[in-house]
Amino acid sequence: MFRLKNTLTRTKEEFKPLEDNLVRMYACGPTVYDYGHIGNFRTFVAVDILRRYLKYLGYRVQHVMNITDVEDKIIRDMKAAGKSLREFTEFYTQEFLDDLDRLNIERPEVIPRATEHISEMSELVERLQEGGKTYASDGSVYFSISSFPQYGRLSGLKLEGNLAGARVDVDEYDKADARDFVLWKAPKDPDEPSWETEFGPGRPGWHLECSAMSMKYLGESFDIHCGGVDLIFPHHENEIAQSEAATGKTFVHTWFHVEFLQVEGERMSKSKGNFYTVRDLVDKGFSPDVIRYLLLSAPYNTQLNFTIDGLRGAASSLERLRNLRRRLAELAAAEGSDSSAIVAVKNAESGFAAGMDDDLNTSAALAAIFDMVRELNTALDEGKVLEDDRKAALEVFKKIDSVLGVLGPLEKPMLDPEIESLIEQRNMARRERKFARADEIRAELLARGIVLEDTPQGTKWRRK
RNA sequence: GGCGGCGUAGCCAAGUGGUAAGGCAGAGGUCUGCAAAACCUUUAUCCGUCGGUUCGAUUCCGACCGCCGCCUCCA
Repeated sequence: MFRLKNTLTRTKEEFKPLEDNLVRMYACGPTVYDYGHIGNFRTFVAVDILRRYLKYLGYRVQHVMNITDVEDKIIRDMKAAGKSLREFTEFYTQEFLDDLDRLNIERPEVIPRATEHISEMSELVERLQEGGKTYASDGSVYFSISSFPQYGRLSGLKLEGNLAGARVDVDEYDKADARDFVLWKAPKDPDEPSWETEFGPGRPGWHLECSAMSMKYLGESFDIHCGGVDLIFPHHENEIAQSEAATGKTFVHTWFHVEFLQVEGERMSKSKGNFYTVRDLVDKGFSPDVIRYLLLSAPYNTQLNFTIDGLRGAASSLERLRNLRRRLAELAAAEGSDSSAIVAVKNAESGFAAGMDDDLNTSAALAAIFDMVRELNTALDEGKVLEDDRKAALEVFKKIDSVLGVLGPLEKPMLDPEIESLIEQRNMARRERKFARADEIRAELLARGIVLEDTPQGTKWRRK
């Protein structure tokens, strides 16, 4: 039984899709005005784990993630860059999608852009207008919180007294109530990107696009809405208000929020110099697999401390998993099965699922896998892994990696005549007990990133 | 000020009302010509501090200390 924490109820609930076997989920995507950073990708990796585990469980998944390609910071930076909106956002959109690919994050089924859904958004505003949930001021359209009594349920914030206080209205727009939020923004400058609508020229407020696009692609009620914890308020609170005020239906069943990460024990920020993009880390020599492993190694709902040491550790952990997988793949096993091996494999599979079933507890799931790693390595040392065990173990690796997505394809035994020849020379030297020469060859290969292992089955090599 | 979360070995971290998973790093060992890989042993008499409830608490309650987040754009 898959249990998932729902921010709305603050409890782990048994997950059941609204519609038989289909899970409809939405994830708040990036605002494309800069490269994504490692904190962003923690969220997207977590959402990816969720979607992959749903598929592991046999559900069909319809997953939508928006691209916010019109917004205040975008306008600010595109002007500074002297580029058109489209030109500016297309660049960072592409970079974002590339990072997704590098981190082996599956592409959502639909990746809609805000600027391509202006009509859906204006229709939603009209619907709210007809219901008397809005008011206009200075050419902008606002949502009236007083028309939605349930406001604040998701975040648990009591806004009545609070927001009326000091920190109100950073916005230059006039609002009737400090808690109200803008649906449609009138242009401040004539050269701002703007679209014509029934209620005048302007651009969408931030919250509007997610409501309009999620409902377009997933329906007025859907299963899971994902995002970072910082989006709980006000973004998701406002999405609920405008969506439910328009439809009268429950907008989302389960709200899934991913915790922030820290970097080297501190909040990540550009001023602290601990602000990493994926490309930064790749430049430091860490592969995207390793980054992904570290990001998913702690449960999504805890504040993970992301460190460079942690990346090194993640690299070692990952190598250990791959070593076992390769060892199994290369094994020429006798027919049959050995009980200790097969029990280890079965326990890993059930332990993995048990961990994941418990609100995607990846730490517990990984622990189950590492138990198997130890047991199978021992069994291999003792020659107790037979053909059926070998196949079952490789199958389990494949299954868990369909969720974790860190192991990559099984590397084929590589053939390289030059390396083979050097290994043969080294083995000849070893037979003649000319170890100095043998070690020289080994060091030479290591310098080229080739690691040698002398095993009872002969000398094996792999790339480091 | 309001609300929420966290504090477990050198590091990352799971977890439970009955006495501490897993990973990384370190040390010792087995194997090896030496390595590598792998395995074994070892590293928290104790889970921020102080009280309380309980036969028993790291796990529940309270206070305190420290850290983080939200309350404003933010993954």
